[in-house]
Amino acid sequence: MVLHGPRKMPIPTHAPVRLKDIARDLDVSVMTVSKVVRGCADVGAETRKRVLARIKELNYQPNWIARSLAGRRTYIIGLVVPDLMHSFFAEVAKGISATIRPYGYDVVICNSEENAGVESSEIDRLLARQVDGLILASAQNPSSTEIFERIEARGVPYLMVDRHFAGRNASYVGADDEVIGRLATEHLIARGCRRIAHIAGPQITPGVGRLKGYRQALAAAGIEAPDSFVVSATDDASGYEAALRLLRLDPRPDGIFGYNDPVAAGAMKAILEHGIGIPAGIKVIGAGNVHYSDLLRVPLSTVDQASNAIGRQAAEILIKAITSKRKKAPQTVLVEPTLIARESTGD
Amino acid sequence: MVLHGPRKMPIPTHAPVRLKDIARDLDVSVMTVSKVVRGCADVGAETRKRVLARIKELNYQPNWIARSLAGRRTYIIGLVVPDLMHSFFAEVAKGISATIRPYGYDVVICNSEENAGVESSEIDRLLARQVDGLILASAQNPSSTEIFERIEARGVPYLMVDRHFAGRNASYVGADDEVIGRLATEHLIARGCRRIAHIAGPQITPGVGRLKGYRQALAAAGIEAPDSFVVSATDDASGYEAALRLLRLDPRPDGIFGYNDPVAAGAMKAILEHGIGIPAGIKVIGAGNVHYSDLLRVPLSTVDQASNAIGRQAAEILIKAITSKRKKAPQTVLVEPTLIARESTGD
DNA sequence: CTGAAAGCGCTAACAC
DNA sequence: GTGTTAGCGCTTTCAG
Repeated sequence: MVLHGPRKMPIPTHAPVRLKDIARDLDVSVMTVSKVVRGCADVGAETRKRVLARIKELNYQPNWIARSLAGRRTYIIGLVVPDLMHSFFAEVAKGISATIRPYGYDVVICNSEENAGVESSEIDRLLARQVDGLILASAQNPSSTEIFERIEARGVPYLMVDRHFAGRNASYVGADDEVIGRLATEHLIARGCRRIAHIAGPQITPGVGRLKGYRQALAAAGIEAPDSFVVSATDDASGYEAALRLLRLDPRPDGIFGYNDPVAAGAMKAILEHGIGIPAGIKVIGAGNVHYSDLLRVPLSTVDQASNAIGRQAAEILIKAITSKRKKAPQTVLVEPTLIARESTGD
Repeated sequence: MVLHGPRKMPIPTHAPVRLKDIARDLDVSVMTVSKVVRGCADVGAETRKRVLARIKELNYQPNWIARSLAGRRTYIIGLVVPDLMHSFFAEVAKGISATIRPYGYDVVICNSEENAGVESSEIDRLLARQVDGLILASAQNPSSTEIFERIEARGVPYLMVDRHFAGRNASYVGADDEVIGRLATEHLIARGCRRIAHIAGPQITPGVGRLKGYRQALAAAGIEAPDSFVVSATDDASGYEAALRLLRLDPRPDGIFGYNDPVAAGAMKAILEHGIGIPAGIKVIGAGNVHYSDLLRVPLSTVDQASNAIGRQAAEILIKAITSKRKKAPQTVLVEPTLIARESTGD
């Protein structure tokens, strides 16, 4: 007498197989199948074998949406970056996703376009999707804490990368920007530069820290730099413009430290177009070690900021925060940068 | 008599607000609130106003997991690319996510590391997460159709970008690679090159198409090229090596068309290191117009492949496939490339 | 070791 | 206009 349908079901082609289907086929309860799927120990060896066989046969895939709803964990973490096109963030993203994958997590990446409003709404979406954690390279104004409060109200663990927000009750992973500024500037000094300019970045922690490091290194060496030696830019185009301004100065700088590689590359373009040699006339150094720095007109010296390591560490910390019951105190991890000397600061 | 709890609930700090909470507070049914949230018309103006007010007050955010389970739509589309670090894919990703966002969709990006096995398992994960659609720049072996069959068995709409798979029953959006090959080669010919080499890409459709275009252009111009003039590479490092091989040839090429910009940039590095001038000694052109091409040792001529447009169109087509009931025939969209002449092919 | 009961938070389909 | 009834596919809890 057939109570539960045939034992051998055909391989389905459209509607996904459910636990229920397997349970029915095998005359066991849904619970038992569920336990096998999740690898619980309390299932008889024989039963487990039969279930496993049928699972393979039907190519059963758990429905993560249902699992998430019932289990109140989505195994998704959200990442918000200002610009995926910037290789630094692409690399951080790669480091994060490679690290969390083995834990069963996936990452949803959002672009804020360097806009605080867009960022907030992205975060809200991510929260609505019930992400288990959040990693942010935030474009918020340092003084606005509203969105962070919203995250905290939801009790979702989050962590900042690249940009530090003072006072936020969240961990931070980033490069040691002061060290970057110091390494770069000291290198220029060691190469004989005495009139060292800096193309500073935006008023976010990396920009501020690198500028600070630049000043520290100059002070330590007893070198003075006029205010006009510090200009600012954010990308290759504005780096080009900024360099133009520096070139009009008298005396002209003999060394330029660019906030990041694109800025430095843009500056090099301007310098070369003015018929000034690099490194003969002006030496240039950047930061970030983007992968194409070696292919530029003049291979660009730079300070590597271990983007991938930043991603990996951030992911590691967040996973820990998610899986541990009691919340630990927020921590700050500064990844050590390393100098990479190339032709642009050669002799 | 208090049957339903206090009318004024405190603003909750941890457990997210649910439809149920709002319904209870306002003494209406969950359905009514749900309808208001989704903007259904059949709700009284007065009721709607009260609901809306309470929603704002409590900062209610719909739980998308629950919504997805009940509604059988996740509003998530999956994207699998071989390498996010490659700016082409980053740009495609950006185009896709910008396009689908207004429709309420988010994108989950996965990296296949150019590995078919990794790709398959990523796709399975995405399927398990019940994505509504899939966009693939696939690293599968052209002859293996297994993973595509699995997608089709699930009835999930999918679409290929960048790499075309013959015989697959899916739409395709990509650059017109033959035209890219032709434009680049014709440009070198127009600049006076007669011994034109090609650093070909891998055996996937873009590589194959560009090589074909290269051959077409040469044939059309009545120019012969020995077999040794076609070498292959995949990135800047191997492009450098490939160029080294070309430089040992006699007669030596006077023009080189690189499969993509990184390859061409690597080739330029090799050429310059050999003391040969660009464009005086050898002219070089790439493809892809990566954003730093203009900053290279010699600004690189290239063929732009409209990466962003590829992403946008792909997204557009997929959304249509998802939202339309009856499935339309798969279509092929070839985005027109455009030549960008810079110094590397100058006079 | 196995399973029944009770949801997770929401929406579809239909009554009132 | 509004509310009821039934789930979506899974997990949690706890009884057998």
